[in-house]
Amino acid sequence: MTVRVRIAPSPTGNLHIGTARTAVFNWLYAHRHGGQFILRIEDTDVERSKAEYTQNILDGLKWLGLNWDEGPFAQSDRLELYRQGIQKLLDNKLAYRCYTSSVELDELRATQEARGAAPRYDNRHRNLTPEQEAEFVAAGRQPVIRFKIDDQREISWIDAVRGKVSWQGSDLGGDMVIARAAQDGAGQNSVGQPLYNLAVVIDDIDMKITQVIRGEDHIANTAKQILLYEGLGVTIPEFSHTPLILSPAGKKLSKRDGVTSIWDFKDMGYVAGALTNYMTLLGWSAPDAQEIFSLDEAAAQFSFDRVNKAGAKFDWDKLNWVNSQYLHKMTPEELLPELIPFWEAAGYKVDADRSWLLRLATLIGPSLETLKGGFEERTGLTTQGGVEISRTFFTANPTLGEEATAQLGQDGVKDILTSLQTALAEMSEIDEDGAKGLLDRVTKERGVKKGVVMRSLRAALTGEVNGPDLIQSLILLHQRNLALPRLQAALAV
RNA sequence: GCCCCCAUCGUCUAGAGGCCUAGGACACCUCGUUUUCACUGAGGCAACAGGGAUUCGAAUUCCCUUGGGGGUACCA
Repeated sequence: MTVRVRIAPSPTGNLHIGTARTAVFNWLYAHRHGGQFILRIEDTDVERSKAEYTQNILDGLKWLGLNWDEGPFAQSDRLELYRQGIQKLLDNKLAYRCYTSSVELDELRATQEARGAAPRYDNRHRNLTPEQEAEFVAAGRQPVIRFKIDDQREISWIDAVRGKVSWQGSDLGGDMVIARAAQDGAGQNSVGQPLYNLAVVIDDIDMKITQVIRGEDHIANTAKQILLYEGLGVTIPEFSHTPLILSPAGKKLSKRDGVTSIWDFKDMGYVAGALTNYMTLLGWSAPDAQEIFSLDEAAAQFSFDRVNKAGAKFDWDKLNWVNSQYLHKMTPEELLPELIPFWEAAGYKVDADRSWLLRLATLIGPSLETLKGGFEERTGLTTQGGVEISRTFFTANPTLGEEATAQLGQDGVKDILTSLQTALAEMSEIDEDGAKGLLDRVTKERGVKKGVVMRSLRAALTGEVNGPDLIQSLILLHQRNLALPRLQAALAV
């Protein structure tokens, strides 16, 4: 039987890191087994679902390289299918109409809570007589459809990551609602919007899903869904409940944690490959302990028996390291197009010719942790990034840092800079040998240590005492006619 | 509250009874390299939650305790 898996996000927000990670595991499993990866949009909650989020999720999955084989299917296009399923359950007396009002339900829960008992529906309308039903209808009540759950029933399944998981029917909260109340004025036999558990099961059956791979937060739903599979008389798929990604504080990652949308990560300068790589590492490990791998490489070795059971805390340090590995591995030609949007977003005028830009990418590439860098308020971390490191190459006049000012103020430094300026003024172009020669000449001429010359030059050119290779920096700056003005400006201090 | 799940260095993890004086990675520290920072190389620090039981032998099996997470909707 061919493997068929699915990712089923609900479009109630931008693509979330948790959803993306579930998508990664599904993708890996599908590709490991030469199966199909299906995308289904679960938009049965019309209140919260928005088309823009659907688009956002599609774009995000594409950006991450998590291409799907079928879909996207929208549950809102499949309502008739769910209606048929509900009808079948009704016909087989496995489901019934429940007229309990929300006020009555609230009261019920309040009493249960007061008793210290678990809130649950008491199945009060499970066996209504036709007369009782007629009374509720006459009173204008719109029923929900509830699926019968046998309290005595023990539900268990073999989970691909957890082994045997069992659930008692009585812990499922009573007969479950599978369809909302129909709109007022709808016919007596109409049913309202289907609810999550019903729609999922109907779809997974219809789409011939062979393994359901989803987050651990769905375990309780699985018990309910197994009952629905049985009620519908079909084969139950295999389930794999993956550990959750926890916030650094150890809680389920929520919107409150600031950075949860995949786009937040993109904006901060993380690349897609690093993100999927890191998400894979959060819960799975390769047999050979390899940590940097492409999706394809991971897929070749992926299996659920190497997926951890415990939740994994999200760690920015490790993500930064993984991202840096990807950035360092990229050629300047690959890196440049990634860098340009960030430079432009930072307001840099990216009008230099391509060879100059490539040279800059070559220079800063090995230092990069992210494409952006600097202090991120959302994470509280500072990273070495492309915007930060290359700032001095794009801004007209660097502001002198404290240490740079101190360096420039030292005895003899002005003389050194004057010599450098004079010599450089006669060189319209400068290459590596030329730059080295220049520094050697000035060092000899001034009778100082080379380090002093270099530190002074760096301070004058960049306003900093630290930074990427000085020779290369000088060459790049001089090509853009920025070196001489900066020496001039430094002399004027 | 109730139900379910989980538990190895600060973090992600390897480990499926003897190969474990517990391995790797990130972070951190030291040294080398570098004018500097970063990269990179070498080294270091650092954990089997606690208690019972089984066994010749337990990080690995079982039980209890503790701790953590998830769930408990006419959300998904």
